Amino acid sequence: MKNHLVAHILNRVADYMELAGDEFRTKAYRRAARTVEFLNEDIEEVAARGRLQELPGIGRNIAGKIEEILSTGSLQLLERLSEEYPVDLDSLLSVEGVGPRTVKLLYEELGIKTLADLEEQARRHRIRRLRGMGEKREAMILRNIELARSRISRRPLAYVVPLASRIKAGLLELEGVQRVEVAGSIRRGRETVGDIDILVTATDPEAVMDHFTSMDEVEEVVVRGPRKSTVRLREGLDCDLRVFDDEVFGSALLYFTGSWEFNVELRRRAISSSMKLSEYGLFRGDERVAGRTEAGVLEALGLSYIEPELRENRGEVEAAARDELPELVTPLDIRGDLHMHSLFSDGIDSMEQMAEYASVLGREYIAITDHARYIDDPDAYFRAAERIEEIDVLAGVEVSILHDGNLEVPDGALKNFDLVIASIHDPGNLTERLLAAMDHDPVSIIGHPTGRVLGSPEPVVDIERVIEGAAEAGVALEVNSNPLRIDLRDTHVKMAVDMGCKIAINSDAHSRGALENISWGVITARRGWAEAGDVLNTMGLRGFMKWLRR
DNA sequence: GCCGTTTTCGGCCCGACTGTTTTCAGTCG
Repeated sequence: MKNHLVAHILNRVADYMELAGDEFRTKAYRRAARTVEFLNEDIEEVAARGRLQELPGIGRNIAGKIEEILSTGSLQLLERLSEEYPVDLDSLLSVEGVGPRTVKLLYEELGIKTLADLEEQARRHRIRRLRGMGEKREAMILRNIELARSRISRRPLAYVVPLASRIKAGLLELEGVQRVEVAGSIRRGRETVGDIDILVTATDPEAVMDHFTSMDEVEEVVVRGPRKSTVRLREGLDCDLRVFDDEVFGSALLYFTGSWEFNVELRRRAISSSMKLSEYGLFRGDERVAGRTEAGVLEALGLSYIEPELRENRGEVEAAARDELPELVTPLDIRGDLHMHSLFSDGIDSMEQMAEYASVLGREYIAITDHARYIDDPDAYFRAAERIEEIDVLAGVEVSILHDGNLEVPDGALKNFDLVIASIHDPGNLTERLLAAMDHDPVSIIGHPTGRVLGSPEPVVDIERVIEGAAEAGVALEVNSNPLRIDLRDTHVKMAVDMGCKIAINSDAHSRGALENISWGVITARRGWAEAGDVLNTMGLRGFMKWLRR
């Protein structure tokens, strides 16, 4: 599967086009790159069928480029461009305030190719002499080089949400503040977050800005205007705040929730019906036809309401136009939690404590699934599960998949457990091992299927084959809700849903508190277009037991 | 470079803020 390579090369071409100032070719290549990146099939197969030009944003020219990449592994155009501008684009562009036009200027005037070159020339005060530059920009570049070097780019959603909520709560306490909403990728539920976007309506914007720029959490004020400010937080990420009037809050929220590509698509739609969409509303001529609510704006564009988690321009706008959006699974649909650990293995709470808190969270039943190798006295394990009264408890097990595709415990012994989750806990040959595990009769769920951990290199798995195999074997794939796993991820959930493969949204909790993590899995499933019917643990216990025994 | 029931040519999302300008380009979201 070369989709990633193709997308990477097309994106790189776009970088150079942007540097050269060719705004529209830049857009064309970016769009094509995106199409390939999010394509739910192998680009090589599409090419083999001669169907490249049917993909959105790919015409005769780029189709040819893609074929060249597929057959040679590289692209002559890109080699030419990178010889023309032999600069370390990634590093230079990562400096806040330095864009492609500045990179071009820096290279042509001062021969700057790397971050180190940039730093040296800035220290020698050569930057300030360039056209359009000055002392302030030079100083800013110097400051932001440091930042670019130390910058952790994106953080797990679960780490950022509490911080955003704290800021929101502080704003809500201010007098004259009417509404506060966290927008951006947090509201869309993306697995990682780059910055925090907050929208406010208030009678006194100035007072809001005063508070915002002087909060305890603020390290530095980056930008401060009357209606828009940006601060750098002590935690190392930026937070944007915008103030709007109440009557345009819907269009503003829509706009600042994004994604960028989603917004472009909406504006395109507005234009095609002779309207104009901005954060200040949907206009026909000078008349504002909508803006107070998101639903109102979408309706005026001929679209049904699109949940924030879906707003990625991956087909949801077209589906909304046809009124064919899925009815997404919600946290309230979750009735059981099928993957958690207790003191019997590496959990830190007892079965009773886990059960008790699960019950507090409203679960109707749970499966305790301690690691097989820890359970040396199965009878004691079963008895402990049976003793619990306040909630139905299944005595399950999580069993590791070995390198030869066998399980660490013989099938015969697994048959005694109510539920068997098979998972991989060490690298190597993942696809074949997963497919082999599904053939073992007692296995009902594959746990954290790709084994990825956010921030570490992505393991190599042929996810399409895995999902296909699971659908065929009648085995469910887990959406592991551990905020550092989120595995399956959103696009994989979509693939599973499309292929009729059941998913199970589980906490994989190793402590009581971690049972709450299931909400991150629900968000991920929603981003994957999952309805309640696609999710195993939205069934009641009797329905679930029936599914197990089928 | 792509795309089309308003176009096969002429469009391509739009606004806030900053710094360096003396009317605007660049960057960001």
